[in-house]
Amino acid sequence: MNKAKLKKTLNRAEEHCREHGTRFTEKRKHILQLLLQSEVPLSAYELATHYQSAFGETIPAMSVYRILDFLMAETLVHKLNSANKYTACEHITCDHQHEVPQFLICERCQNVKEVGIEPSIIAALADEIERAGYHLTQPQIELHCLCERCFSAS
Amino acid sequence: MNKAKLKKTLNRAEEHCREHGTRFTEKRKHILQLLLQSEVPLSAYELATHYQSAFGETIPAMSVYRILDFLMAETLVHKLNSANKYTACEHITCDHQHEVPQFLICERCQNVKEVGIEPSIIAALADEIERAGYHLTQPQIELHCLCERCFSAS
DNA sequence: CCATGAACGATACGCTATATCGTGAACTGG
DNA sequence: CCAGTTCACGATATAGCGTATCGTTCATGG
Repeated sequence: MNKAKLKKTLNRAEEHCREHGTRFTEKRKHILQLLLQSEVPLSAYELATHYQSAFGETIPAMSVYRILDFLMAETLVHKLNSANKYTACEHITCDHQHEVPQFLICERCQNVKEVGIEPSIIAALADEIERAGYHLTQPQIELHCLCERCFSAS
Repeated sequence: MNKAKLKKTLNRAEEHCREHGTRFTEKRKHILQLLLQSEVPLSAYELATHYQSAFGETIPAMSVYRILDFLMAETLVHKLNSANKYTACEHITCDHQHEVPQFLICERCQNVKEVGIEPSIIAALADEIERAGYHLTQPQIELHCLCERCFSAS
């Protein structure tokens, strides 16, 4: 992510927090920035290490977890359950309402793409689930794929 | 799972391994049995504990992991990535080819239902993924739901 | 300016998983 | 039937992920 886009996104995140009456502290900003700048999702401990490199001060893993919890509650960050890693929401600067988050995770390079799933497909899926006697609560889908580049290279 | 069904399933699993030229050892059989008898998915360490209770002998966690790897390779067991737990395949005694495994996980009671997803939905999903420039490799989907009972109770 | 609550630091601990080396049992070819 | 190889399993160490708890600091509003 280039510098201009980064700044714009961070500003949007700050605005988002102000609207929600929550604090977008320096540390929270830094963690979000690291995730925005990373090509791949990062674990909490990786973030702590990167934090040290990027900002010259150490941060306890505990704090990282707390900050991630905060950022997730604000839907600025998503957790990839299948990898135990975290990724910045790709729709921070979008105005539209958040759809069902669906993640395409490249098995080789770990690159992640967050896509909006076609509502009709979700509806069909929900229908199948209802017929199985279940009720969808957190419709986050994580799919393991190969990205175009890794697919071509193989 | 009742006793007759359990026995039938274990026999089918043994047959499956014989056909594949792999060994269905006593320990592997025991681990599979524990998963078949459990209402909820179990972690490797939980399996080690249950093993002790059920069969009166201890088993190292390492062995459990190796056995789980084996059972997964034989598609007798699936791993739920979002929970880091393991569950017996519900289609061991089915004759039909395995479809895309899709799991409905009850958030409250942890009960898991393995359903076969409608091929047309999968196709539509795959199509969306292709358009995003990705190529699906392991189309396992885990969805967090409430089962009928927990839904009614809330 | 002080009281309150939120954010953060520090420490400890538990669970999940892999790496590595060694041992013993089971299959296989002669 | 025996020797050699492969496979299953044991034992130990270690890394990574995450939560619990308690104490301290800091921002904010009355």
